[in-house]
Amino acid sequence: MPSVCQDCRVRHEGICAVLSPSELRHLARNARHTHHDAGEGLALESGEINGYANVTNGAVKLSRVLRDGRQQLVGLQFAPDLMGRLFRAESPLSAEAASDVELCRFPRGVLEALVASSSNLKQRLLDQSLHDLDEAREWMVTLGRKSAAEKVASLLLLVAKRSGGGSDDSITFDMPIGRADMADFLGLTIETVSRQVSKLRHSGVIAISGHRHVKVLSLRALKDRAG
Amino acid sequence: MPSVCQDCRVRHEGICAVLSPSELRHLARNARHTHHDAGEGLALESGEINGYANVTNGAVKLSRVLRDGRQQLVGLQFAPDLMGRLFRAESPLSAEAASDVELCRFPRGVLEALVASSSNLKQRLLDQSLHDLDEAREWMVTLGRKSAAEKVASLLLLVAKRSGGGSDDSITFDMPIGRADMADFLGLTIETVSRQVSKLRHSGVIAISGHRHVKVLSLRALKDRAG
DNA sequence: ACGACCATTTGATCAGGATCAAGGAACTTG
DNA sequence: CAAGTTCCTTGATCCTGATCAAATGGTCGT
Repeated sequence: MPSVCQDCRVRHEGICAVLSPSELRHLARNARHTHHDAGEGLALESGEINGYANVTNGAVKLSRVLRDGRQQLVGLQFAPDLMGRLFRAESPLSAEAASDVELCRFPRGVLEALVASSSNLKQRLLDQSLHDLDEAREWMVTLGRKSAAEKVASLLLLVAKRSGGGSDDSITFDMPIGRADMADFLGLTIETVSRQVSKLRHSGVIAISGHRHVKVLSLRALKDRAG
Repeated sequence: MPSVCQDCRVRHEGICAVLSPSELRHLARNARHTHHDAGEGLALESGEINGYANVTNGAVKLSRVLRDGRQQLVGLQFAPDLMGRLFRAESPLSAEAASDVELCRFPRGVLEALVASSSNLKQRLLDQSLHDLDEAREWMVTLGRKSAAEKVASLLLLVAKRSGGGSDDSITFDMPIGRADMADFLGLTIETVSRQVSKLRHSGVIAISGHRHVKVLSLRALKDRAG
């Protein structure tokens, strides 16, 4: 196994899981691990870098900004997701580290060559993009038809699912994004998000410490409020 | 070439375009052309039918409904799109004929076997799902961050692009969906959609006859208003 | 052509969330 | 440890789009 992959957290997940030893070696030879502080722009799509990357740690936010500055987050990527729009050099999306992030980057051509030769990899990417499509459509319902209260509950639920840890009706996790990004994800303002979070706190559905650390006290109640 | 495909409008587009003659024959042997009136439910996802279909004519709307009846359209499919969620028997989406629709249906297993054996087909499906994902994310911006006026202009533009016909700064097309579906697509009410359409008409950006037939008088003005 | 029905348009009022404006709590920096 | 900065919370008011209500127009069947 390539030495860079030796202690990689996502070695057996994501796209690396479906590569043969020789394919993995080839990819590893061209890969480079990088660290990025929270808030840093990740110029994968446009500009010089022009490649792909596995998220190996942390969370990345994908967003689209309108000419006048209005912003909408269109996705959150966690390990072991692959970042970058396949087969397209330019994408209107911008990516930014939501928390501190570790990436495993590789050049465009290397991955695309692997995709062309590996049916497993192609299948894996098809699965991910179908899954992302399901999530995006689910989110369209949230954006288009839910009230502010339901939107906030839906987002907490979304992150809770990803973060995993917790018992049956109670989960604890850290929000990878602040109130401003939550607002941009939900199509709301900061103030409205804050008010709705407070409402959930006051009604005992969640408990919060340090703005980011969330404990869901009743998962059932939260689901009810998510619409 | 299989006789059913002989005069098929989408023979050289969509997934059929990438199949070898023998693969196409195999698919055609198991395919069945069906007609559906506007408004008819297309139970591809749930229930008995349980298969896939190529849209060969007309437009299909994909929607998601919340328990309390609120509805959000999450996509419009035109020829030669493939309908049906790959590799998943159940999907929370429902499909309905927006206009009169012609489908070319085939059983789940037949297509999935072809996908497993044809790298070209897998590539084609990957391309479509990446494209659908781009569209869904684009729409998230519209739903989350645009005003009612911008939403309606965006939808007209979306359909105009698909429908193609027209000169440089002026396009004519038929809306495949009525005001109610437009509202469900945009996360608005019928009344708001109607008011915004009227506003566009009164300011000379579009002309309308028979509610459905739209002539864009100034594409530039429409784009400006789409945000 | 006539009337019934349906979709759309238009009008009046209401409310949810945006905007404007202060405060408060937690993390930097000296 | 204090001061500054940043992020979050809370309050007051406003406005966009929802809701309620009615009118108009187009289509279809007879």
